[in-house]
Amino acid sequence: MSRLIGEDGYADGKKLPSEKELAETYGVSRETIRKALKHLTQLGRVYSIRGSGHYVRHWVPQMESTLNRLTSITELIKQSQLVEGEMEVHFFKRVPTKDEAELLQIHPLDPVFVVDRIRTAGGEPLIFNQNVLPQSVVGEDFPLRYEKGSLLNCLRTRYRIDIAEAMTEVLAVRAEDLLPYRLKETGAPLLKFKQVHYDAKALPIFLSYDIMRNDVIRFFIRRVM
Amino acid sequence: MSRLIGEDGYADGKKLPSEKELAETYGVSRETIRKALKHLTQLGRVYSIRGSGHYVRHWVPQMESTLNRLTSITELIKQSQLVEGEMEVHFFKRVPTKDEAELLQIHPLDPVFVVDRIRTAGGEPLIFNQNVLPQSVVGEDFPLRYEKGSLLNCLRTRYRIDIAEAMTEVLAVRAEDLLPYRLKETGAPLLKFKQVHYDAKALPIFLSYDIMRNDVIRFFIRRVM
DNA sequence: TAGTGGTCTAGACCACCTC
DNA sequence: AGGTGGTCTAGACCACTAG
Repeated sequence: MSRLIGEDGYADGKKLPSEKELAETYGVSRETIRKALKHLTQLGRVYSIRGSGHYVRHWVPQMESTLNRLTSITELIKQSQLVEGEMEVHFFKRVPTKDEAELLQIHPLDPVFVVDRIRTAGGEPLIFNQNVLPQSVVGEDFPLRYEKGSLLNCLRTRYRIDIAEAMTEVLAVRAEDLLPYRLKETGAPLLKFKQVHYDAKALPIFLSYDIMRNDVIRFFIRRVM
Repeated sequence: MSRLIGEDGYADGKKLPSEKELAETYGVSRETIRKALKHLTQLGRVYSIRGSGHYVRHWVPQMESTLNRLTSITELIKQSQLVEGEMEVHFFKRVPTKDEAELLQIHPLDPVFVVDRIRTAGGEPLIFNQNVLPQSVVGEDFPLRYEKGSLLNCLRTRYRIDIAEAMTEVLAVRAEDLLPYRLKETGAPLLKFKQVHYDAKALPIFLSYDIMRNDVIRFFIRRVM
């Protein structure tokens, strides 16, 4: 297994045993250990110095939402031990905008389903979320097959579509962005995400807009050279 | 070399030769090819399907600023073929805030240097940038050693400090954020970044706040499962 | 100089896709 | 059934760090 290591005892900022030692300890080859260490490095939990060794990072903001990995809103809220909910769900069908048709790689006249909703945590409005799904992907009966909660779950269980990655644009909220009153009345600072979600074959599946309260959720990105 | 492949002929959405074939073509081992392919996958240029093959992604927004990698503002502006400049540079020394001392892992009474500046592209104000550097890192003579333009360059050439990564927080601009008039008068939508920069040993080197015009620069993140 | 991480190799086995 | 990617191995050489 390439995922043996979970930093059992080494929870401080200290030096790890050498790759050779680790390989012997876990009874695997050095290359396998190297893959595991590389994985931890990419997660930001470990760093290495050539000729010297591997070290556990002193501190990493693991909390909050790390944008490097794709996580659903549902998961995000559950992590913070709050009860997830939604209000004011709207449903309709329209033709995509030119921009949307391009991003979703569909014909400008192919209709799309739009789901508007306000997602809540502990009863508080948290995110205004809008999903745009091509009818060519989810079929005409999408309103019947759609279920509350995580859209990613719904796609996986009902359509056998696995979202593998997303291209996310981070945007400042503009005056012309239309906002539901329930979110506006909070007076909270807001951030907007525009995301195209892809499956394992790199085909665009759906588009989402999220306008999120930045007083409740914080967003981090780990950027490497 | 683990970086042989640059998609020579395969510029469309097509299937790549198998790992075995690639290995023979380039005269290297299969594991080496696999490392190169994994790298391309992580860059989002290629995806793989087990039992089937590797494929070139149809389209990737390589343009604009990809937040997955750490790039300096200087580079960003140069990429867009504009002339980089700066105006209203201010310099001062103060004690860090509690939050700053924590992030920089310094004593709350250790002074920090602060450099305020407005960075311009083609003469237009683009970014209000504030850097916070501990005196314990850059020394008392920092004002003398500091040079215009890229701080990352300055640190590398004058201090032999290489920034290896950053932890970036994306923030909505709040009413209480103080903004230079030159940026405010543009009326542009604004985004704020708060970044802690680390060296190869994962030690925090400096902190930066950037308030950027989101009508000119767009920000993307590739998020994987 | 000894020990470390970085890179590469040739070979093996398995699970999966495609035919 | 044959080809593919995913995983792992045992061994090698090099460049760098540290004492």
